[in-house]
Amino acid sequence: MSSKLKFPEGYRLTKQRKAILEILENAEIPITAEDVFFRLKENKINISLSTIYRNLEMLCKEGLVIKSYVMGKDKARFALPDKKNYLICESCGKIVIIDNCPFDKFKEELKQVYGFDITGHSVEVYGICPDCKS
Amino acid sequence: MSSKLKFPEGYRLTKQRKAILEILENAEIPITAEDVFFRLKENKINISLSTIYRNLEMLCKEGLVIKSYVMGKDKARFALPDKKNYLICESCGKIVIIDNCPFDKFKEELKQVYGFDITGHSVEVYGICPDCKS
DNA sequence: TTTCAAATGCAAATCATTTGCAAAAAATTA
DNA sequence: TAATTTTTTGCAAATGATTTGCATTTGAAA
Ligand SMILES: [Mn+2]
Ligand SMILES: [Mn+2]
Ligand SMILES: [Zn+2]
Ligand SMILES: [Zn+2]
Repeated sequence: MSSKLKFPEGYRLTKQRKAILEILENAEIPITAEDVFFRLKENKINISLSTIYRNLEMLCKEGLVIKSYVMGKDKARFALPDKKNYLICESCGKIVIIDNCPFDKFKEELKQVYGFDITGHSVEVYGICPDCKS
Repeated sequence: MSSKLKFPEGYRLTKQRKAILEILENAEIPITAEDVFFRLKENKINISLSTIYRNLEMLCKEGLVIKSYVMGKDKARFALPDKKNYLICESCGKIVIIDNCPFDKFKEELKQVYGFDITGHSVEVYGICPDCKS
């Protein structure tokens, strides 16, 4: 697990934080705080849910983690920034990450039209996955 | 308030539902259930919060309304589908709707690459608004 | 090591959202 | 229109994800 992440200044690198980040690095898609909790437990690492929530919040504030809500679900999800754009199947709920999100190409256009300096974006695309079509 | 909306079959067109839809039609950006509640109250229309939640859920299920979460806020937001793509200022929180979302152009590309039949999408773009830059 | 602010775990609190149920209102029928 | 049927509403209570208080532990600086 070679963590390519630069841990934010001013925070202590605790074993809990290392473990939470490792779970997020290994996750394929955005996951809930509870998902993190149980995946840690599978690895014999017991961290309290409140510690997980506190650290996920911190990591979001520092920009290492993105928080989002998946359509139809009521719990917040967390993921590394490269997993913030995804397709979701309206039939089975499957999530597929969009790599090289085409939306990046529109940063400049958006800046021109709306005057914002764009720093990021997240996209949720709804549809029907190949499995559910057949 | 000429409601261009076709009210879904199988539901009764109550005065509460008309009023809630009118608030959403007049809203500039996605708003919370509580926002709906207080805007109705300003118009001397008292509808219980639970009725608002129940109807917003129904309208979402029927596709007339889109539910989303704005970055950094903890309450669900609701809007008509033409307001589901927006820019948000990371500094002041201002939200600006994106008209003619450029993402539409990528439906076909996404279908080719991921095999999904695309039915919709929502985009949240983060940035700094013109006011906050100066 | 010693020191001490920061972080954790646990239990309790919060609060956005959901739900049960009796009363009210919409659609249907006569 | 009036009666009938079914849906919807309002209110209060419950739920459950997330947050918080506080005593204890721990990371890292000196
Ligand atoms: Mn909250
Ligand atoms: Mn819930
Ligand atoms: Zn599917
Ligand atoms: Zn701003």
